[in-house]
Amino acid sequence: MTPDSSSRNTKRVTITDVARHAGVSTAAVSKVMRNAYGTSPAMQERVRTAMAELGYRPHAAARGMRGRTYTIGVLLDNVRNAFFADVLDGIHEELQDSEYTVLIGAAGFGADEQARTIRSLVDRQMDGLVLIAPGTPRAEVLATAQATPTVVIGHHDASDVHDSVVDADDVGAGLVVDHLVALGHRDIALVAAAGSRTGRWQRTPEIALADGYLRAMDRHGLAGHARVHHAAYSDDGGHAAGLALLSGPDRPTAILTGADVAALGIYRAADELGLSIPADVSLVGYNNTAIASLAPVQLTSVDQAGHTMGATAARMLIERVEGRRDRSMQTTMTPRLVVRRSTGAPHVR
Amino acid sequence: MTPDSSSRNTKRVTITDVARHAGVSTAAVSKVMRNAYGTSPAMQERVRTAMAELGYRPHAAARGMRGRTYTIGVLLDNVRNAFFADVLDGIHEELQDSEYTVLIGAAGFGADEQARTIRSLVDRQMDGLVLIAPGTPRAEVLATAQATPTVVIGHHDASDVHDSVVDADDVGAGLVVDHLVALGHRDIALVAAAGSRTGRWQRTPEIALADGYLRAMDRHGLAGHARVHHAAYSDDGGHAAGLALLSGPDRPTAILTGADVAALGIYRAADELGLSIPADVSLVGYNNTAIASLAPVQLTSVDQAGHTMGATAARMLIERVEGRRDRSMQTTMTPRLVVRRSTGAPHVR
DNA sequence: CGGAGCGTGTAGAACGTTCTCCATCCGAAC
DNA sequence: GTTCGGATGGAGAACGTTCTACACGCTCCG
Repeated sequence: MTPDSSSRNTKRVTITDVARHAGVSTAAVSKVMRNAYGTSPAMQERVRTAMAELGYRPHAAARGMRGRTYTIGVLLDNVRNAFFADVLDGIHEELQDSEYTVLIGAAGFGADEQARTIRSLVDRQMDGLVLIAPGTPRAEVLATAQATPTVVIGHHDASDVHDSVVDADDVGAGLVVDHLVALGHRDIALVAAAGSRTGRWQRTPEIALADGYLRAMDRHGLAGHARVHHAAYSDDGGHAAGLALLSGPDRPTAILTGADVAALGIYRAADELGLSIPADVSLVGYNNTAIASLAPVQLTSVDQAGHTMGATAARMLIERVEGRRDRSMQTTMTPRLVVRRSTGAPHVR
Repeated sequence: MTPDSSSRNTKRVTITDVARHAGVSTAAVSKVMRNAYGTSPAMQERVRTAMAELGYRPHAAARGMRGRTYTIGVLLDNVRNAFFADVLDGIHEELQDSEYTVLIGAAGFGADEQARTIRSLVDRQMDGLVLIAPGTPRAEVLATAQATPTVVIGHHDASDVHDSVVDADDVGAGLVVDHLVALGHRDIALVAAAGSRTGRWQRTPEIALADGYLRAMDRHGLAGHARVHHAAYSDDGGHAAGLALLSGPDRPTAILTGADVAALGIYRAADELGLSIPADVSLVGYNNTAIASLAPVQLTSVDQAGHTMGATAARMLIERVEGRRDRSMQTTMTPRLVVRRSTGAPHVR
């Protein structure tokens, strides 16, 4: 009797209502919406005003049953990595004036969790997917891409079934090593993600990075000084790596990391050990996120143009979704070194 | 003729396939899935194995046409605010083992954009919505909540149509003022968001914060020293506010802000003006995000328990979605002050 | 022995779109 | 004045679920 929660029954305006109001068939309304062939300007006009007058909004689920949902799904592992925010901004900007909506699935670092999230996105009939450095096995991503247009950001492994947008991580690592060597460093360590070999990805960002690092060290005749330490790209991951590297007897004079977040964890570790940056240790991040430029931080980092990567990925994806391109493509961005106050000449011991 | 993109036709396993495989009707399968009344254990068993054998996954769009989509939509203005990440973590954790999926709509700061995003979420048949400090007019939120279960985080305005989770921002402001006064400060400024009065929200977080600040200043007999400066909760917003406040002749000895992000902007401004923190100016953030505790930052901040807020919101929302509660409720969390190195006794000039 | 009542399962109509035909109209060409 | 063909609009069948209504068989009770 009371007007309780059963009052959640505000009937939606449907295509049928619009059709009736405009005095045409539902098929006609549908055609106008999708601006398909076979509609006169006069009818379009009538239908459009009817839609406006009734405040019609298409029902995405119903659309999903037959056609598109006009929704793009983005998978990322964690929201805290500011680099992803840059990528997202790029995606949003590109899709701003289109009729597509972006929905984000934040999955965490676990491969299972990520796989579940990808499946969720597919089940919800996303028209296209952007996967940012997915941790799921490659086979699974390929299977998904088979059914839904997909752009993979980060992994260098190309495929004829999905598009890719990557940063030339190996080049980036080279830039950093060159910079540090020029400052006089020889003992340069790399802290990078472990990179799940199990997933059968041959060239994840961290593998490319390590590769570039090792090649650069070699080029400078410092192959003997090279060492790679694995850590998760998070504050805690960096902290643990920092403690391990900096508390040993042969501590490096410079550390290069694969992510700014991790660099900040190392910063914290250094602080706890009474070491100051860059006096005792030089530190270089990757991604050039907003935190890197923050006043108290001033982290030397490698800029990856996350914004552009996101925008590019979105553009590529829409081309595929709308069937304007039928073969896969890869885009590689060139990184740039941004020198700030966290690097300097090594202390003479 | 070539196996091109038309090979995107991997037929989905549908409920009909499962039904046939198990030798029952589709209605039966549907019942088992929703574990509705009227299914024998024997049949459940058969259906479940059939689903497993065929690798069946329900089609969310189809579900959305009649029943639920098992999807929760979260609206936030920007991904960069680490406080939101905490909230998201809480939501995720709470929903971890349920069959609900969380999808995030990142809308930006504009009211229009946010309204559009909310509509997108509704059109995609989300079962429930979590709106984090929405900038859309209150009326619009109420209308949405009328049709879809909704939890609003942040705004103190209660409503009988949606649930709320808030932080006692006024209390938090009081804690900070008390702390600063105890250190010897008298000239304490507040930097907070403008708070769109147009939206008809009576008590946004920033209004509550300003309120608590003014009352606390008054309590200490410092009403004459109180001043509120408006700024967007972003790095740039804080930077601008910082420059304005700190370059004037009567610069405050302490600044309290409504968000850590903004505090970091002020930090940058101070740095540019050659002022050091806390020697020249004490600085206090709000949210106690991960950045606040970062080694080079060490920002005194107010902890808002974002994680708990998120988890609580999710729990409340699911109760509503599943119809286990039919009246609205509000939850208020008590903030806690976390003192770090960005506050100290004022310099005697 | 004739229901009533319960437990179990099914038929089939929604739900709001898209999209493939098909019907009609109109003008031009023969 | 017939035929052809293009342009325009509509009928109606999908799409994969949910859920109401009902059918069937059993047991229990009077």
